[in-house]
Amino acid sequence: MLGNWELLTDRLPLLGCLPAAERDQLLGNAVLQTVPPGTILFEQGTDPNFQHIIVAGRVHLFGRSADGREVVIQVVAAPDLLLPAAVLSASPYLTQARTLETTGILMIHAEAFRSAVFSQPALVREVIGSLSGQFRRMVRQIKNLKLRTSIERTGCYILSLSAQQQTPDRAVLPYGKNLIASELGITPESFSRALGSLQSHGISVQGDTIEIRDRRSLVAISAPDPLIDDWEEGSGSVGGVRTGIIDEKEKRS
Amino acid sequence: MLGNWELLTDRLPLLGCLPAAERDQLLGNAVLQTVPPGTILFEQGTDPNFQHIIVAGRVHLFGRSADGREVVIQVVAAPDLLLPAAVLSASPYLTQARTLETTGILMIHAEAFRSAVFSQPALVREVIGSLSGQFRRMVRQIKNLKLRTSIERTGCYILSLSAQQQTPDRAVLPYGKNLIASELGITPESFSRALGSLQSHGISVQGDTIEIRDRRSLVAISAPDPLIDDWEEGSGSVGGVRTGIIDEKEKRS
DNA sequence: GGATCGACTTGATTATCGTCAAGGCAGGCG
DNA sequence: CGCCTGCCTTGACGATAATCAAGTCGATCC
Repeated sequence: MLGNWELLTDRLPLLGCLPAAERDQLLGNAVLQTVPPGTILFEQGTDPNFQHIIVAGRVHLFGRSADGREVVIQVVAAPDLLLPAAVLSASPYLTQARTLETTGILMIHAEAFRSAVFSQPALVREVIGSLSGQFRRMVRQIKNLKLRTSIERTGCYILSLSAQQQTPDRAVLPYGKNLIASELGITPESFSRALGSLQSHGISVQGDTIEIRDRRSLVAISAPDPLIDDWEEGSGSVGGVRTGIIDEKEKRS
Repeated sequence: MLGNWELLTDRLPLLGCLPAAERDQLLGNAVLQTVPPGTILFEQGTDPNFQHIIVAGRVHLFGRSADGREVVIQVVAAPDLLLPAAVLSASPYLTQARTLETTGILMIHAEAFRSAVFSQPALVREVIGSLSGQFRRMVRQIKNLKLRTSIERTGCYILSLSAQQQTPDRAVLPYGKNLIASELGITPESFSRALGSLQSHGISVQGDTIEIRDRRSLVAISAPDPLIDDWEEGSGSVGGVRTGIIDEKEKRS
């Protein structure tokens, strides 16, 4: 289903840069897994043993507070490294990582990955690219949280989806509304109400698909901003380094 | 006041790892500046021309929304790189950088810095360390914003200051309350009220110094968490790679 | 000293959002 | 089919934090 080993190693986006010898050595004691929905890849507070590479699908990062409340911190999509910052600094994970769909994960021993990074200039480029990209996504999210209301965040989220999916008049929610609410920093109830309010401002909601009937009105109330939202109005590019590889649309589960 | 050139290049924490030849070449067309309070180092949305290295003092990163509201995204303290993610990915800055105190900045041409990073393994280590550290601080801040109330954030901020300053029964606010409020994601009024509320829970406030009269009570209401707050209860270490170098306490301005 | 300015505080009010509770609706399963 | 269960929506209420508006305090500057 995810293709076999050779296919993957050939087109692996983050390791493809390496000379074959080094790559094969790294992959020598690596594990490629197809993990089912709901798998916990690691727990918050534990020390990294592996560098996980997301080869297909998506992984959700959850933060949990002392009283047990849990929120989405970020969603990482293939192809990308899973929290290289924790692995490279050999520091405990600040979040839990959990799959919500069938996902392809390549696991490399942390120590092997670290020494490979520090000795392979080609890998450095990839790792720094991934780290930079993830850092900037975090900055965007903080601006989103601190500068906007829940309705603006919801509106911009829809606009961002519609741009990503290349469907200017529609957006399909990629996973459950509970999770999206948490990603936006609000409760599911507030998200539902935000979608309700936006129906007076150019959208209509049917289940997990949202029709954009009046983009002008939606933009007016959402106030999108290229320095917060990670997409380009009008351009076809998805923005950033990230270009889909094995990323066929396969909805929830 | 900031020491002369030779002194600095010798003990420069982030470039000290380089062989002298490479270091001098990098510093050849670099500029060391002592910038006064209020200086804008770069504007949000512009492309990086330099990698700024904070040699002494602190720099505040501000995010601005379309309607002009401005919030603190992060505060970066010496010694550290200023937004290496933007420089290394050659992408526009997502924030403005502004000094609020006299600050020592070493500026290296972006292109020279990039090529040095990708060719000097010793530098890679420093850059990846800085990137990882900054990424993790962002994750902590998002957890802080999404999982805690404003009073909890305020209480944990005080505890964190007290640990950083090695004074278990006291904490001195490092800059104006407006800025701290913005850093915590609340308004100045709410911050003032939060400090007021906390006076029933173990602290007393006099101007910019806060006495911690009943740490147990403060901890009880703040619910500090090592996976959110960047400090270690009891240990003397400041946590992370960062250990003060030219970091004499010099209050506002 | 008196005026002025900025930073902070306080109070009253409103807006926003979370919480609690109930209900709808679709899918799965006996 | 009827009955679950999970997910979402809706409503009523309350808590939290923002906004608006004075008012205090201290420092600076004529």
